[in-house]
This record gives sequence, structure tokens and C-alpha cells, in this order.
Amino acid sequence: MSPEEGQRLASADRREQILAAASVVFGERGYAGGTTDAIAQQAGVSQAYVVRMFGGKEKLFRASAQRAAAKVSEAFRGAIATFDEGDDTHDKTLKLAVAYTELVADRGILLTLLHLFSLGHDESFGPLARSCFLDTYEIVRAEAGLSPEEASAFFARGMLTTTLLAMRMPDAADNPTAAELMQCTFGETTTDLIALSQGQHPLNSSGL
Amino acid sequence: MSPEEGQRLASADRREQILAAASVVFGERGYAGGTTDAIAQQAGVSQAYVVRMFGGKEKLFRASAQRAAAKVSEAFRGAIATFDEGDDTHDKTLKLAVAYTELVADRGILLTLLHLFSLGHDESFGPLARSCFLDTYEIVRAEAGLSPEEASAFFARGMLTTTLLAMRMPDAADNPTAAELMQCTFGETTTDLIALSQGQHPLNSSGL
DNA sequence: TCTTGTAGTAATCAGTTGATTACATCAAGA
DNA sequence: TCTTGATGTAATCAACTGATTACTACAAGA
Repeated sequence: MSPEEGQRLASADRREQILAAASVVFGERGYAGGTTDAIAQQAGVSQAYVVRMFGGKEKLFRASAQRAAAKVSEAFRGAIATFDEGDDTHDKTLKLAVAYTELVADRGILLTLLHLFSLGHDESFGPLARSCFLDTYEIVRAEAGLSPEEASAFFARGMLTTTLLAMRMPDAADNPTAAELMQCTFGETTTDLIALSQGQHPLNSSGL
Repeated sequence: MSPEEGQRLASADRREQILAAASVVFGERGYAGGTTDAIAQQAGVSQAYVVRMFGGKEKLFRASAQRAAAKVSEAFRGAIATFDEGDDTHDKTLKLAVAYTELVADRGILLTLLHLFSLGHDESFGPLARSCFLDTYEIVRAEAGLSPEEASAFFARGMLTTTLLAMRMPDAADNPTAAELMQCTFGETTTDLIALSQGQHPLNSSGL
């Protein structure tokens, strides 16, 4: 991950490196459970530097969540760019779903967003959560051209997929009920999603 | 909430009271962010008693999550009991969705479960999360008689609904995009869901 | 009435964590 | 070469939090 240990980096590079680490840690442990020390270790810098660079844990989480939302938007726009003239709704939805699948490769992105969404009651994070979600919804509606019903159904499947991955349902793939549920939910992307989620480290040791 | 302040209660009653308080606090702040002290205040007892009665925060969260899952199962079984001979899939799904809507009246239930699901990586909570979810899925499959595809679609909508409520999207109902999304997602239960979610206290003061 | 088990708390402790401060190190320009 | 600003850290602190201990108060049965 880090480009040679003990290297001095430009501020922007170090910032991105810390954000990537924050995505992993906040994704696994949530805002309250994710410590700045764990993020610092994951990024290979000192805890003090993490806090100072972002001006506090709260601002770091905001930046981390915004980065995650930006990656989702980016992935969807990339898929929309591949739309062809003759694509019907099913074609479009599948392309969007595949783009979504690729996001899963970085487990932290979707999990950090899930944690953000669970903070809707918070004065600071609530508005951010709603605007991040609605921005993405707008892309699927306006730029991809899906109807409200189609977009709602797309996000419904997306949220169930995210939830199943969050609870590591693929770890229970030997359970027939779990396998049936994942098969129906993930559809054509089942094999990819299970494979992607298998190799993912549960953060180096320790509990919450 | 408490039946007369300063009253001595039977162990079982106090236990239920603390579990209800835990549902509120864990629902708002998650496992890591929910303090035993906040739960004690919400229940009107001392922090020491909360910890001793359940043998620790972890066991309290387990009990709280299991109670939440049991309430969901109970609600679904209640809906299934109202199934008529001539009910088709749409009728059944609607009855289940209405039962789900009633769960929203206690915001803590669905949010505590959402937090449980986000702990899939945890050695202790991960298996619990998966079994709670699969138990509910089994009820909808076997007892309600939905096909795998129908059940998956039902849970997909359920997870999107839960997420939208978690992020308090009804608070942004004046936003046309948000209104459109909720209208399509909540369907026939839109008015009920928004009304239910309006009156819900964001826990008495304080931040995370 | 006396005893006893259960409900319940105040006080306190040790570990954790976000933040701050003072200091160290390096690279580039004058 | 010497200064200077930016990268980065060690040490430390105050607040918080889960847990423990020792204690009190009440209610029911003998």
C-alpha cells in the first residue's frame, strides 16, 4: 500500500493514503468505533499527524465519506459512458450493477457509506448522508435515464447487496438458505461478488 | 416510559425496560458509540446495574439485537396469520410490508438490526447477524410461501426503506428528489412511514 | 419480628482515545 | 551555505467509559 516505508510524501499523496486507511477502518468499525490511532497505523503514520492533517476525527470522517460517495458517483458515470443507443432499461441496469460490483473490491467504500447513512440523526452527518445519497440517486435518474420506479428498484437491490456483504453472508455460502438468497439477490454478478468478498482481510487482528 | 419513578421492579420487568432503552441508544449510536451510561439514563437506573444485569456491554448488545430480531419475526408471523385463501403474491407482500411499517413505530428495532448487520466481520456478532437475517428470510420463504425471487425483492425494498429511515430522509421531504424517491420506495405506505418517522425524538440532547 | 435474598446504587478504577504541544527532519530557494 | 517552510513524530493530557466493589433498602417467608 505505502510506496516504500518511511518515505516523505507530498501532502496530497499522504492525504489520499490516510483517506484510504480511514475508509478501511471506518468501514469495519464505524465512526464511533474507528480510532484515529487505528487509521494512523493502517496508513503508516503517527496518530498525531492524522488528527492534525484533517483537523479532528469528525472532519476526517466527513472527508472519508465524501471520498466514498465520489467513488460511487465516478463508477456510475463510468458505466453510463458505456451506454449504447439501443440499450433498454435492463441493459442499463446491468451495466450499472456491474459498476457497483467493482466498487466492492474496496470493501471500505460501501461500508463507510453504510455507516454514514446510519448517522442520519446527527446534526453534522445527517445532512451529509442525505445529500450523498440523493446525489447518487440523481445520477441514476437524470444521467442514466432510469424512471423513478426503476431507480428505486435498483437502489433497493443495491442496499440489500451492501447489507449482505456487510454481514459477510458469503462466509456462510455453505448454508443452502444463504446461497439461495445470494443467488437471487446478486443475480448475474453472484460469482464475482462472492469471490471478491472472500479475500478481504478483517483488519489486522484486535476486536472493536 | 417507566411505570412510576423510583419504583422497585421485578427482575424480568426491569430487564425488558433496559432492553427497550438499549434498543433506542444502540439504534442511534451503534454498538461502539452506545454507552452503558446512556442506556442506564434512558432506562432510569444506574450504569452499574445495567452492566451487572447483563454481564457486560457485549452481552447486552447481543440480547438487544436478538430482541429486535424477535420483534421482526413476530410482526411477520402476525401478518402471515392474516393470509387468506385467495391471496396472491401481491396481497401477501403488501401484508408483510404493512407489518414491517408497524415496526418502524419503534425506531430502535430496525436501526439496532442495521448496526448488527454492519458488524459482520466481528467474531462474536458476525454469526449472530447472519443467523438473525436468515431466520427472518426463512419465515418469509417457508411460512409466507414467497419464492426466492419474491423474497429477495421484498427484502431489497425493506433494506432500502430501513436505510432511508436511518438517514432520516423524511426530514428532507420538502426536497422534490427525496420526495420522489420515497414515494416510489415506500409505495402505499408512504404517508404512514413519513408520519411515523416525524415524531421521533433524536435522543435527549448530546452528540455521539 | 427477624432473617434473607434480591433490587439497586455510589464511589472508584484502569484502560482507551482524541487532541495538543514541543520538537525533529528534510528539501528547496536565496 | 543557510534559512525557511513543510513533513512528521514522541510525549503527554484530560475526558470518557466499562467494569468492579462495597454498600443500602426493601419485601416476603419463617
